[in-house]
Amino acid sequence: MPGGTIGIVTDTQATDEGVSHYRTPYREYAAAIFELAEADLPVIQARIADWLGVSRPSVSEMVHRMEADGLVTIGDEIQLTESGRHLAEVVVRRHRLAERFLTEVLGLPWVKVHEEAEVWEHAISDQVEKAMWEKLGDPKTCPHGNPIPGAGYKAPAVEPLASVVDRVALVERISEELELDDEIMGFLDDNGLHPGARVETVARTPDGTITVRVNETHQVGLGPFIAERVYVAR
Amino acid sequence: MPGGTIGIVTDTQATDEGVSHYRTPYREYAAAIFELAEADLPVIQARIADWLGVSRPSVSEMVHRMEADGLVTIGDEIQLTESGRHLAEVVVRRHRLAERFLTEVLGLPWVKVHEEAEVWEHAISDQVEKAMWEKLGDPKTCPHGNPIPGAGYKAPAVEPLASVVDRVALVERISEELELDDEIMGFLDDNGLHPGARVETVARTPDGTITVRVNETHQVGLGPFIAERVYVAR
DNA sequence: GTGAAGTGTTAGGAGCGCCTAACTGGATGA
DNA sequence: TCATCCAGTTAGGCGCTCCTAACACTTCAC
Repeated sequence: MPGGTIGIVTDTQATDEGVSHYRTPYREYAAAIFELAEADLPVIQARIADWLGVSRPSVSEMVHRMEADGLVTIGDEIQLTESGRHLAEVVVRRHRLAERFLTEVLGLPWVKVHEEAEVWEHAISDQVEKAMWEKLGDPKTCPHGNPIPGAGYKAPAVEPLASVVDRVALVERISEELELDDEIMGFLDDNGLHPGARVETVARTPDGTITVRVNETHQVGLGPFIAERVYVAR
Repeated sequence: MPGGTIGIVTDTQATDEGVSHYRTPYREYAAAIFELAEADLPVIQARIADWLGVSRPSVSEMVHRMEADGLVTIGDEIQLTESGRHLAEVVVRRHRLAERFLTEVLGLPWVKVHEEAEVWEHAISDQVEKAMWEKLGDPKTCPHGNPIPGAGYKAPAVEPLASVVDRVALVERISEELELDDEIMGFLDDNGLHPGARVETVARTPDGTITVRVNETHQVGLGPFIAERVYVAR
């Protein structure tokens, strides 16, 4: 009597913004496309497959279904339509809002919240989003420094730490691509490399490894993979 | 790269207590069986089907799969095994904890949180559960008065409001079966019928309808369906 | 005792999201 | 030029959860 339909997926997301009827995988794909574009990576099927960890045929099938449903257009690159973009922004907004909520209200470490937010982004309803928004007092970015869509935050121009030369710079954001790697995030945390940290490059080797001085306290080496994915204000 | 497998269902629940590998439907069925028993209803397939809003063949198939996986035994009644009970308690605990969190921390109305919690119960991880527990300061019941499994709350003996005669009684809890009905919950809220309210039966008709005086302020009639599902301390 | 109601099962099937294997076709580079 | 690599597609298939239709069995009421 209390239940209603179980529904493998539909029940998994709460009602919201005329967006509730989209199944979880659609939401994940939309968010992936949004984030690839945001990260300035080519928005092609192969990249989506990598990003989501699924096979290329799965992506092919899914983006064609999404095209039929008016969420994307398929050309040289995959592009979100207006409704696709709306869906993606809802999902990404709730993801980043959840991250902030989890750190600020529930006290979870900022390096761990990404994984939790992967689930929360689908569990948050309109009502809950509104309540979180109020509780947090209009947050502008997630704990990794990525702007919350719809918060009206104008992110400063940034460049990867890898290309900074001879100046002190402020860490603006940590790329989404690093967030899921516990070891990397632990390393960044241990070394004070979070948004707001002051960094200065003090050395670089030919293979792209750099040594940075953090918060005027200590020096640490960063490989190119990380150095390319930590952004500082230009 | 950041994603990992999407997974229709598995990703939908966070890692936790050696229980994360159970799919959402298993969790729903386990919780349903737990709640039926708690509500003193016969734990048979037909009741599970009603409770969850699915067909009887679906229930038959599923409980046999759960039996094969060691979660239940099938006899005259369906019974949870030890691991089935553990799973059910985790889910129900998180559901009720979420309800309390949603009302106390996020300020949602108590009559609305049940539906949200249906989703949250699958989104809450070990870590988050622990954090909520601390934030709430060891809550004992959900906002509807149902005990949170594992909180060590010894619920007082109760009886349905329907059978109270000639005395003032304190509302202890609102049955799960009423929680999903917005109209009924709105009605209860409007009339001050929440846990802790003082009620006295002032009249009853042969068809089971009763009239109660609430908090010494006003009188209101309750049909048998509701009167049987609002419990007061005996 | 017989019909009605309720319970559980079997059979067959649908939708969804995923997979591998095998292909086509374009771009790159020796 | 030809091989190699990468991207995308097609074909076929799997697992999960749900469904309806039909049937068997029990219980209950009259």
